[in-house]
Amino acid sequence: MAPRVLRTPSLKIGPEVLGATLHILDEEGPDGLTVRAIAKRAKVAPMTIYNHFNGKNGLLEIIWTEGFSTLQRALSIDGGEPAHDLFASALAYRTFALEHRAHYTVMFVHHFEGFQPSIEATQLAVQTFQVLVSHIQRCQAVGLFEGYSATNAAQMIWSACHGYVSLEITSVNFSSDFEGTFRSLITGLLRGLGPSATTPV
Amino acid sequence: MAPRVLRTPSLKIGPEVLGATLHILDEEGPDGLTVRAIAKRAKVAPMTIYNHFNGKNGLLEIIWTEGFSTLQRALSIDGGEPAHDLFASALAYRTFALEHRAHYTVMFVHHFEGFQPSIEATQLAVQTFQVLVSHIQRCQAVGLFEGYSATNAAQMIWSACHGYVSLEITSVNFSSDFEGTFRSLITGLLRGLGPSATTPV
DNA sequence: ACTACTATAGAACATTGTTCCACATGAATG
DNA sequence: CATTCATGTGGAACAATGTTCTATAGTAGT
Repeated sequence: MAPRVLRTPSLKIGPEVLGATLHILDEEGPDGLTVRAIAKRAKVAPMTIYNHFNGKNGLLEIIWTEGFSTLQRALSIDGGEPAHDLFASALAYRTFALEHRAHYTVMFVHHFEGFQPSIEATQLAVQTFQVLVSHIQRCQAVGLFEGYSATNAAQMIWSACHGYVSLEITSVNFSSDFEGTFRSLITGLLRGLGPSATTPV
Repeated sequence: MAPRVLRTPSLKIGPEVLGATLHILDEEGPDGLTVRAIAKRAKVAPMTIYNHFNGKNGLLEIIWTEGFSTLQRALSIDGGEPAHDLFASALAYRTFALEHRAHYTVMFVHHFEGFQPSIEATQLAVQTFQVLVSHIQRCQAVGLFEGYSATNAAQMIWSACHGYVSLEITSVNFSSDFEGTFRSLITGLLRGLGPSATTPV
């Protein structure tokens, strides 16, 4: 006698599948992320991933979008002193990466074959970068980062954050104190880009 | 009548296959790098790649090793003033990446499924990092970078270089002047890490 | 209770890395 | 020069991948 086959209620499918995707990314890394593995983990038929999402790429796009939304919120710090907010944003960038490894992997670390974020998703990423630019502009309004275009300065700071964090997240960090060295990096860079004696934070 | 099948002379196979691999990486990116594509381009049977190298991973390992050897040489600048040499090394890092995109991709940018460099290959990478550490130590001997461990300082500088270059190489650079912004980044960072008024280069 | 969705299993296809095979080529040996 | 032997060749074959199609059957709304 054929065993009774239960269907997963439609409303639960979305969270179930997304959760499985993130779990697999966290536990097995990008290589373990196959459609069949996701389906199995979510207790769902592989086809469902094509019905509900747009296949594997659809899932990745959702994670990308979720990730940039969260990151954008995390970077939008407006507590008071511009230089302090900028520094806090840099720390928040690293915190986001460590707390959302799966998202960060999809957004920045791993290239998934055949996955290209849509135009809207790409614009969301650009918006996130603009948050950094705004921080710089607020700093410039109080005399910091003179002589640099805000975009160029933002690119520098982002490069430092991204470089450090992506090396840390892929276990290529020889430093003795991961967080301390990151703070030193950001502090040093901000000091070096600012006027002679500026010491943010 | 069967067409006469020509064999590639053994001695030419190595360079031919490696050249094809680099060409494909440059022109089609990592996704286009399939064993069959390499074989076709090198006018060689797919099997040859398993006889001469250790399959696709063997090829990648050769490129990795070649890459780190070249990079290590490029970073080993010992012209005179320590701070100047360190700055020149940072510029050389970027130049290496731009001039050897395929190598840099294998070394730092793209994760190839199933490829893990051997222990010796990994040690070569560590050696390369040590070149940076040596630069820092020479700088510290003349009073720069006080208060930082050489390893931590090297990690910071490498992070900045890697972050900027990997973003540039993947076309995620909003800066108006790619080289100029990179120079600003390094100059700024070195200034910020050094004593108050140090201006390398 | 009946009908319209839609989730399911399973087969199927192309592409991937990889292995196995029989055969033919080219270089070294006698 | 003739023979031998290592090795490059083409082709089939395997498992795993993303993806599509089909017929079936469970679920939800009327």
